Amino acid sequence: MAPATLNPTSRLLLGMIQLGKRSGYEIKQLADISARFFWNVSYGQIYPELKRLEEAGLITGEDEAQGGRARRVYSLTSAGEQALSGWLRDPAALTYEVRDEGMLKLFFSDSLDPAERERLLRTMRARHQEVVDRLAEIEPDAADKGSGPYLTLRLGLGFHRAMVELCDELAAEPARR
Amino acid sequence: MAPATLNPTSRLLLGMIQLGKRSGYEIKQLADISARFFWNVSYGQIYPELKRLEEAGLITGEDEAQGGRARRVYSLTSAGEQALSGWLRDPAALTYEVRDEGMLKLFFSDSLDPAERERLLRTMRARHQEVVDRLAEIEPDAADKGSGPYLTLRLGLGFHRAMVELCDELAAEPARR
DNA sequence: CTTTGCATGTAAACCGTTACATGATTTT
DNA sequence: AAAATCATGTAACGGTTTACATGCAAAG
Repeated sequence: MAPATLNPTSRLLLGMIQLGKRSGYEIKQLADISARFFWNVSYGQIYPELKRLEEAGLITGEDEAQGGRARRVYSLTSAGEQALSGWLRDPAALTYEVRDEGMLKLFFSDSLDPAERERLLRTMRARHQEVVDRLAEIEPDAADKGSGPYLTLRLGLGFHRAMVELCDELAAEPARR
Repeated sequence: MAPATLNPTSRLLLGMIQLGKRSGYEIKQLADISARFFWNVSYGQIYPELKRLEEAGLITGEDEAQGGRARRVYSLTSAGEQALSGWLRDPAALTYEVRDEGMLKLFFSDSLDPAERERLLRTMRARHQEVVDRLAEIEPDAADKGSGPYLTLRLGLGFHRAMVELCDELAAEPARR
């Protein structure tokens, strides 16, 4: 059986499951607090993809209902471990996609007056500051969760702090010709 | 006629056309050199979307064939100008999406050995350095193209330089427990 | 004369969000 | 008793990439 190509979401799923048995719900929670700033997922992808991964033999699910509340937790099969490991070690180019509407507006901002442009820069600044605040909040716990999560947190914090500074810098400069 | 909601791609298209009459091909070139690091587009979106925008009355196209080579350039109608201006001034939350496979791998890198993790950090560093090099190359011309493009270039340069530094910093740190 | 660049377009496949639907348990 | 949280799922829609298809013009 040829190893099914992992789509982007399934890589996140396999990784999250490797971090410990997980339900779709838990994966979503964990992704939202610690990975959302570089990778987003929605339930609409998670549940169908978990099914597909199980059918493909990369994960196995166990029903673990608590009382009348349904709950299904997954763990990696050895094929799943292999698939994850193969992806992690794959030297192929890393995809990198950004869609930043603030930057797009700034790019076209020559038709705005200076005050409107400054407002835009302040909005962008605020958004990055929010991420900084959220990440700074979870930083104390992050060290326990393994160095991978900790490294990404450090990068995220550094990046968004740099953006905050840059926005301040540009907003402070006098209007350019 | 209710103003048709602009989808993400059409906003880029309208903005690019405002910068001067443009063909689909030119828009793609300009986007690739100056906006790709915060917004990507493909021909598969550009040509169909230009048609839709023309049908919606936001742009008008003129055939401007050169010899036997087809070419169609577009300009904004007043409805198009209004739509663009409305979006630029719209205070609604700015969408911001990132999908960074390097960060995702780093997040799950606890199952890699230190050398493999370092290699990953170096790969990420190289990718950001490439963007810095490309942007630094076009910086001299950028000032002429309006302050919008110049501001985004400054932000991009600052951001990717910060990421290069951060990758160096983290790679230099001794392996964490 | 062959490769690179200019120029436009379509179709299929894939990916992803959003809105909807349902119901149990825990907290206030 | 109500609200928040746990928990799973589907359907419709929309957006995007990729691969394909075509042909002219300029440069090497």
